[in-house]
Amino acid sequence: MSSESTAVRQVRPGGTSSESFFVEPPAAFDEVQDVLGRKWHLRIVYQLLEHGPLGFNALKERVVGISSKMLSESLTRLEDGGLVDRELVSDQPLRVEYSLTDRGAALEPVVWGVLRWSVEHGTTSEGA
Amino acid sequence: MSSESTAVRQVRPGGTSSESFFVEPPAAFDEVQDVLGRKWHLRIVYQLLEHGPLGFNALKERVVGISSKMLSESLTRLEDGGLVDRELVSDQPLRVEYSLTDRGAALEPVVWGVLRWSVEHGTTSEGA
DNA sequence: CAGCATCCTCTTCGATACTG
DNA sequence: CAGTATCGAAGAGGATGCTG
Repeated sequence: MSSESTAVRQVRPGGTSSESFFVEPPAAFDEVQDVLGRKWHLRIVYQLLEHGPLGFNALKERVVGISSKMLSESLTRLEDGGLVDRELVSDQPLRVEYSLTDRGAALEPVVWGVLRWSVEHGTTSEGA
Repeated sequence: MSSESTAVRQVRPGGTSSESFFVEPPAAFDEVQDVLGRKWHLRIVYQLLEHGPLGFNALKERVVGISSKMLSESLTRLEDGGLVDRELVSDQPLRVEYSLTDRGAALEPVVWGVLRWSVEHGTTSEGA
């Protein structure tokens, strides 16, 4: 516990500004919320982590329940946030591939953490 | 990469149901969204992780910018979600303490992951 | 195949003021 | 100290239909 907490602290270089950072790191939570706070974002990132680059409809099939509108909207937002990269593969027929940027792929530990937490402390199938 | 991914997979016991789990783990993301999706939740959890049990106003001071209403509302929600525990310390004067449950404290790795990600891949002060 | 436009509803959040 | 009540603005997300 405390060892990992230390690890986080060590990330922050310098000395003077580190105090205020640990008292309140507003930017951190603001940024993550914009990424992980949206309903579909984490699921999309998860699929891209698991399967690598995917086309629009391939993604749509894997992210169960999502509509075209929400997928499009989410991808645009993820692109703007620099988490997802969009590449035009071919014009005829139209084919596109979405993949994670470095910034997006760096969310891997967070996604794992979320999955672990859900499995170990989730309410669903907890009694099963 | 693949080693840690494997670690996540190993968490899931049994064999038959594990396949569908990795194709789409909907419950996992649904549950976390209630924590990551709300503006103040993660900040509150963070403060409780860092400082342990805190009273209402102590929490209010540490979570910069939050109003009484939002703090109250967030705490109620976190309580309902089984992440935070509320304990009445004294009646006169009225004093309460909020702390993390096991389920809430188990979010520690996720919070660290988020902070690390923000520090290493955040947009704020990235060029600094 | 890969989207965008429109409409609509429900929720979230902030500001302000008041209570036991 | 530890909250609740009320109001209003903004945004998220779903349904449906259309486009290049």
